[in-house]
Amino acid sequence: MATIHDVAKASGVSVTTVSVVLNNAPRPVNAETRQRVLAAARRLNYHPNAMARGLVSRRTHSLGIQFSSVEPSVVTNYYASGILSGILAEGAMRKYDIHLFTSLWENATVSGSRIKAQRTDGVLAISPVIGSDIASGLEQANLPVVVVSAPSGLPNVPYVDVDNILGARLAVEHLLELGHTRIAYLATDRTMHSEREREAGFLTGMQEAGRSVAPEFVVSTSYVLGDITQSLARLLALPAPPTALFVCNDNIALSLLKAARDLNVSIPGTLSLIGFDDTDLASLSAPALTTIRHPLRDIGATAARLLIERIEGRAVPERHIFTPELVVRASTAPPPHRT
Amino acid sequence: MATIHDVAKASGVSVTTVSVVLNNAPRPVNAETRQRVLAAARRLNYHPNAMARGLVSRRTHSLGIQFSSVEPSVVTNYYASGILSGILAEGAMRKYDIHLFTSLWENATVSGSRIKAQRTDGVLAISPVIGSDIASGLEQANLPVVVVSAPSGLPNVPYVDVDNILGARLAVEHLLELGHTRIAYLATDRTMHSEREREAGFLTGMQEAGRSVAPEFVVSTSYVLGDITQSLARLLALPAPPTALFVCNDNIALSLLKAARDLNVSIPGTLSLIGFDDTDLASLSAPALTTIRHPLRDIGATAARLLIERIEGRAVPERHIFTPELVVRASTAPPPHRT
DNA sequence: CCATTATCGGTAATCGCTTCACTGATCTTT
DNA sequence: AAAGATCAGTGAAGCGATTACCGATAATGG
Repeated sequence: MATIHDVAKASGVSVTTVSVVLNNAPRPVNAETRQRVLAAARRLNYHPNAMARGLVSRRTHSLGIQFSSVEPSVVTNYYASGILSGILAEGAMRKYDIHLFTSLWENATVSGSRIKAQRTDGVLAISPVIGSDIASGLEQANLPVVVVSAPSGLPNVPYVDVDNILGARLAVEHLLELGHTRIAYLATDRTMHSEREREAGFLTGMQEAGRSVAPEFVVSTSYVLGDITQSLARLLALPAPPTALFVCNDNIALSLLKAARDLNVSIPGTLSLIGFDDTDLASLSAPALTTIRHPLRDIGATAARLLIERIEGRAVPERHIFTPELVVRASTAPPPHRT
Repeated sequence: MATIHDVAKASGVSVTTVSVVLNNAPRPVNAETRQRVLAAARRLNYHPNAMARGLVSRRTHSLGIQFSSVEPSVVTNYYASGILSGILAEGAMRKYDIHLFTSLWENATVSGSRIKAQRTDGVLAISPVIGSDIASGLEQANLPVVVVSAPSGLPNVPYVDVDNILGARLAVEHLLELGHTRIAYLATDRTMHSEREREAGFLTGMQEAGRSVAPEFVVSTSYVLGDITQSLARLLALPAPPTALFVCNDNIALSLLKAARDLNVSIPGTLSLIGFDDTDLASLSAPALTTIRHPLRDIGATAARLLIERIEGRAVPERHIFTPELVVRASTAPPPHRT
């Protein structure tokens, strides 16, 4: 592998000049010299060593991604996929690479080391669980940080998210407008900030409309189809079963569609169903899923952009909250007539 | 940020000793000295600088990922998700981070530089398009490379894939066994190696069973629902329409399910449908999709493992080909009776 | 009792690059 | 014509680690 010294020797100048030419440093260089250096670099197939460069310039041109402490499989679900896709697109545009820390975040002392090794210019904390010290842990390392899908809790750490509360209210409003009164909510992993907000949005939405929610109408389930089927069966076995169901995310809503088929429950005939996220597959299911749009790619791209702005020393807003949108498809309808 | 010198000073030893202690180097160190060093490192919140370490040791403990030159969105579809998930899991286990090169591969001269910057210990080339010089381009940089989802074309570059030809034949056999004779194939992007193999597998499978395939029974479509619907409509408008359809991947098959509903075509009543990949959603669709299992996570994990083995100087097999499996669900059935 | 060896530790070179401080020319300006 | 300015380029000091090489002491054996 050729080094900068080889290029200097080959073009008859000092390493300083080579460095200046290759980095387009703001400093006069004779046009002919420049060409000689460039030619030599090409001829020797020279590529500056990223480690050496990073060591002295303290810049790596790469963005770290730290996932939260949830199972690794969740890392590559549709959620993480969407976020990552946006980050990659933005990174490509601004010439930053993406560095994924494979170990999950535990706490600042244990997990800090890899990040503090200065391997990246900044870190994106993806959907930290509630109570995580990731934002403060990274901030104390004096590294620019942007949090995705949760408030950072720190004034100088920006975060990007969708307005989950508003989204949940849009869902509730839609169901109320259709004439539903007995509306249930299906939750899952409550360690996620977004899910808590959605549940809260559902509850306050109902409350503001003057509707009370029976405690047995708020149930929690896992991602396993069997559990989902059971939750549905239990809800429908209630003396006064719900006529509509708001599910915390599309993944579970899609599974619930399957569960409903298995239980011979007609959707939206006997039960209206609304999800959250607007996954690619929401439009392909049978019936197509009514849901709330969650702009994952935009969120990822914005987070990356804010992080890069911070890295490059520009001021950035404290947060960027996207507005969700109701997407009406075929899984919601007016409630069935009383029998 | 504390450096190794600070730790040395704080514990009253030389930097050598600090380095030896921290790296558990094979060299005797007094137990008490060791403790002093460790304590000082902890107290100063010291973390070795990855750049400095990488510069001298020529090891970064990270795996590069180079995507092929397809649209970035494809980078984070279910395919890339699955592969990435496996890579991450393996990386986590073996303490390697993952570095995503955001720029897509163009050719060895243009795209080589980022990789040759020695930022990673090796590179995984994900699904290079046919004719890509990525394997040779990386190999010439003298970096360990493993190719995913395509043959590397180079004897010393291992690759990992599923047996697409066998998979396609399993699909054909299944349909033939059900009694179908008029079987069509729906292809898409033919620049991908896997899709070419699947098409070839379909064709030879049919041929070996003594069935001829009419040219209009092999059609190509895009990922856009409209195009898929049109392709389906055209196939069914044929004088002797197919009774079964083998689709090159589940994504398109799932869209096709939707298209069939829109066109009022019963699946599997009038048309049997079989996909390829066994996406998470294949089991949730209505009807549940019969398909061929493509072990993406295993492929990703194996590719990462092979790369790490190579990096660490161990011998690895030239390739690792996974065997696909037929997963029978509800989208295939015997052909309808003649009318 | 001296040579040998095991143990414990230090000095300094090195990795490949950026950048500060500086030197000569050549060109303006008063 | 002397004094700045500007232009083009060099030398050397790091950046923060690893590691080859060497030194000193204590234990061991013939």
